[in-house]
Amino acid sequence: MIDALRREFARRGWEPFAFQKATWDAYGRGESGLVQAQTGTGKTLAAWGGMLIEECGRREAGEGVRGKAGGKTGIRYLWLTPMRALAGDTHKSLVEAAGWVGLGAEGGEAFGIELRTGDTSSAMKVRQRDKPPAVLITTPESLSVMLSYPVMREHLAAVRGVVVDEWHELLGTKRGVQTELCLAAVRGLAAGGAGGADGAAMRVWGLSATVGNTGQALDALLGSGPQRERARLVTSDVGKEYRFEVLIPEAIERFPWAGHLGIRMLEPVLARIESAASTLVFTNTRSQSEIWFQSILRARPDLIGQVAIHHGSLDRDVRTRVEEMVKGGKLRAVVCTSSLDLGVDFPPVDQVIQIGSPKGVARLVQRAGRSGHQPGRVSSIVCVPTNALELVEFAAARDAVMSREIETREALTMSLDVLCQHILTTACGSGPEGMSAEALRDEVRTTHAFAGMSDEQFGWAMDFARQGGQALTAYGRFARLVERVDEQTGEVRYVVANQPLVKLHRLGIGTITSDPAMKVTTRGGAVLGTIEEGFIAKLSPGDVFVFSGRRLRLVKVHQMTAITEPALNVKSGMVPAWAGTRMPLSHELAEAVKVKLAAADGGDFASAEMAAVRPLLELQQAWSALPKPGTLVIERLRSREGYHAFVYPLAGRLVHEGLVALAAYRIAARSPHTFSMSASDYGFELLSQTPFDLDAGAWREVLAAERLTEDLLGCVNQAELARRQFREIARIAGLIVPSYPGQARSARSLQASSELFFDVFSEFDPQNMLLGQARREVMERQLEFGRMKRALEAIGRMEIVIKAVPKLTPFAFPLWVDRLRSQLSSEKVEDRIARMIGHLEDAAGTVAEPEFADLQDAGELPSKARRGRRADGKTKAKVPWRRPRL
DNA sequence: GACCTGCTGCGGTATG
Repeated sequence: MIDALRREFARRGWEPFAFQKATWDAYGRGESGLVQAQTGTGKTLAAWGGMLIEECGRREAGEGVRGKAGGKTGIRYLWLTPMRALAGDTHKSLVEAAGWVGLGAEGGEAFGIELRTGDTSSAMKVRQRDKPPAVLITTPESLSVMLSYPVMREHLAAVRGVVVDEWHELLGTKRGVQTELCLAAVRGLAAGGAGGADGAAMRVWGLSATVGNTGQALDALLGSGPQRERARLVTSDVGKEYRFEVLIPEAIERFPWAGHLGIRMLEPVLARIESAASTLVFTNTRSQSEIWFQSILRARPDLIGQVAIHHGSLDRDVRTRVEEMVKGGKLRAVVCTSSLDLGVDFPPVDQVIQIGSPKGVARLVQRAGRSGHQPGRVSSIVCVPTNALELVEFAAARDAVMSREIETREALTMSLDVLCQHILTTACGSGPEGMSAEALRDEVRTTHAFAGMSDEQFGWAMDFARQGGQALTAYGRFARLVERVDEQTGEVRYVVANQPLVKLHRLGIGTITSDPAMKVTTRGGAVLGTIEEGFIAKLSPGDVFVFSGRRLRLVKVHQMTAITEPALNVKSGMVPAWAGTRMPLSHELAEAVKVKLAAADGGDFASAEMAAVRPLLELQQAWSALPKPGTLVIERLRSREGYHAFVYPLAGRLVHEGLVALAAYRIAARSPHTFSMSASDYGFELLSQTPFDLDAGAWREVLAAERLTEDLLGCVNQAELARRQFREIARIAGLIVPSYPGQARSARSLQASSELFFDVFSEFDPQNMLLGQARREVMERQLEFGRMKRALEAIGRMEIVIKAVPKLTPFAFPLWVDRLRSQLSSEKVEDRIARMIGHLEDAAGTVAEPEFADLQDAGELPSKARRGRRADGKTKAKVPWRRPRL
């Protein structure tokens, strides 16, 4: 290690950790790799330390600081981060560290460390074009935009080191795929540029939190080739200690069996907030954060001004202000969503509170890490259950953290929409010289995402980029690439048809798509944030709703903007609902829950949480049985509503949504039934007006893994799902004209055009590979097909236990509530509650269990009873398969 | 006896 750095470390009393030194050494040897470490253990230092050491070495060897590697000026180091805010923070610490080792300035020429994100001014971008910095901190999207400029490609040829921060955040997303493609491009440029000429091949280092599949993380980061073979995995040796505390509800007997809001726990949470100087309160949803924020201030008006709210729909200025206040230690508490999972380099907050299930082990660790965000400090988190079963989830999550059962992040492959975008980006960046399709194909194939790409697939993507594929050939707008034959070599190269297309393409670079939302402003025009169009559409002027921690009255809607004024002296307001995906319980956490339940089944209630839920679990045991590994519990219940079956595979909500449709379909194929359905993270419910009696053998057939694909296609409206999924694909692949920044575009128009493309392709170009991709994405993302298949295979090996139960069991109750909620969602809340209680009394009181069992054994129900069930007019319409998005 | 939810992230241009 160079002296200046060593001195600086000594002055601060730091001794570099072994993993940091290992990274520096590997970096010095020209190797690539992945640094895996928990947040707050110094992994960024591991990455930039290597860079700085190398730069100091170069300087000692007499090379200038800026440029001149191999005689060429250019960007020598690239630092990618998934967030603009992180880019800013990284920039600050890098500049500071460069100062430590005397790289601040040299001969009047500063060692350039610069930022480039969407926030970067055009003046700065122009300067970077004319005079590239030595180190550039940027995002994957900005890197992609850079690759669309011929000049910037020249600068990138000097790159010798790339750091990809928070790689786990990108892995498993299309942003990750885009990063892979960009890295392959930079690698290609560097091989022919100064970095290569310099003798040192381009190194790539990923920085990541713990992931369950490091091998794949490395594959995706480095692609194929020599750098992968010599790749290093450096795991932090810094012991990070976690403390998980669970707030146990006082009156557990009265603690709800279902629900996710948790306001009941307000008082103990308030006590915690008051006991610490600064607290982050994580909630799972934006509206939950609004509700909690309101409730906290209502209960403690003295905290007004000291508590803030932060989530993704709030205006960026508002969020930035909140972040600054947290950094300045001016707030007691911030109620937030994942928006503060990472991204802001806080001084460690005193305390982190998690309201409700984190749904995954990694997320819990991530959030805990926001406290004690320094090597050697304990990170602790206070977990607040919102329903009784979450006590089990928290206990299970803690076990999983201790045994390091962390979720895997599967890298995506063959995302053709991203490839189509990348092809055009590359063409833009190739300028008048044009792009060679063969060279690009070979380069793309070095990525993990497209390693298995066939010539046919690439050819199709090229054709699509060139002229919009078969169906759109006639439209000039999609004639985007022009062939240019080199007269001497006869080689075909591709050039972008015209300059406006280049500009338009740059506008659309990126893989993040979001539902267009309506801006919410005050009368004065101050922007508060955005709310989904559908919510505002339900309101009329004068209506009051809660947003951004305020009560607002809708004045009017004008040009995609909801203009509001403060609503004073109003007690209640609707909390906006945003469209979003429901995060399913992760596989890892679900498995840990099963283990906990098995232990409980054996009488082990060792932890405080398990002791607290004991009465509930014992009730479940007494009335039915506890689901656990190796056992599939199915409950039969007859109520006034009809005939219920509750099944508990514990495979996460998405899988259960698929399974319930599948089970209904297969049962109905045996004999006609109409089912109502519901699904949760624990299991699913089928409800029919007519009895459906299945023994263990029959259930085995209904839940067989064989013919899964065929039957699933039979019961799920895949075409419609794919049609919706296509929106994202159409956007990324460049079919939809992007709107200029700041210009809102209504959800309807966006959807209309993507659906139009979908229909046109379906009819005139059925071989269009983007259609196939939409179907595949539906299977993988919305149905979690792989997990569903594994769940069914596991069920095939399980013992099936069928219990006829007298009333809704603790595990059944949440499912029942969920179904009612979805069916009655248009009714007023009060009516709903009244009805539910009515139902509950029925379910619990009037139906005798033996009768049900007897009747089922007899295979038929007396006609009188059947008529009786129907006479109350509660015939349930079949609930169509739905995914509440859009 | 019990019920009011639904994440995050990015991106364009520019002369004198």
